Amino acid sequence: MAKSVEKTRALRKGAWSPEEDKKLIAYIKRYGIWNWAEMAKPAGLQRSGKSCRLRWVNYLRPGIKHGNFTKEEEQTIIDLHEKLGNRWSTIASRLPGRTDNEIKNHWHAHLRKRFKYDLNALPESEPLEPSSDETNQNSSSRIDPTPANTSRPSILESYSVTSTDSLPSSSSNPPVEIEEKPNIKGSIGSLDNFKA
DNA sequence: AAGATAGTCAACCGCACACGC
DNA sequence: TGCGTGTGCGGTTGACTATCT
Repeated sequence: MAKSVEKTRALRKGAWSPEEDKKLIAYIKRYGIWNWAEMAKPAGLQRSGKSCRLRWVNYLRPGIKHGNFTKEEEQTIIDLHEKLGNRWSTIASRLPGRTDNEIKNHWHAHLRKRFKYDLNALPESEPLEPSSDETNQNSSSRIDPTPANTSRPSILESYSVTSTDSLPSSSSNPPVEIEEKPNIKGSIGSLDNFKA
């Protein structure tokens, strides 16, 4: 379905413009999140649903922190990575305001090096615990029946559905008025704390 | 000052899971 | 129960910036 929708349009790729951000924010604030694949069009965006979702989750969502990680956050990441491996979304759920993508990037850019360095400093009897990093990577993370994996907490769970939300002065009405959908997989949001 | 290299981060891709029919 | 579709996750890529030579 959505696939056909996306296929029939020439979809934009690459970096998001401020205008696109505004459109997505305005649309979600007004109508909530009901179907990523279908939302892009009425929102006036020539983007795939995935792209919209990613942009929202990683950048536009209220409460996202950007910028430097604190020592505490870094320590939390290191600790959790030691325990959980590359379960970035699970790690992110323990760090309010941080996204899995940001944590993943930070790990690869900063912490992994440091971590490796530290481990190299350990005596040889100390195993590197590759299971959490390398060996789990491809094979097990999705099959792993640990609670951390089975729960799959939704990032958007914290939002409640109030599609009656409206923009104070919505300058970008969608071309199609969407009728309220019953909650889709618990996503959507009142966006009460939304400050755009 | 200019080019080369390294580092960072936003975004894309492919896959697997959850869910509805 | 099986299938189709939407969503979410982790890995990877590519553009941009900073630093070095």
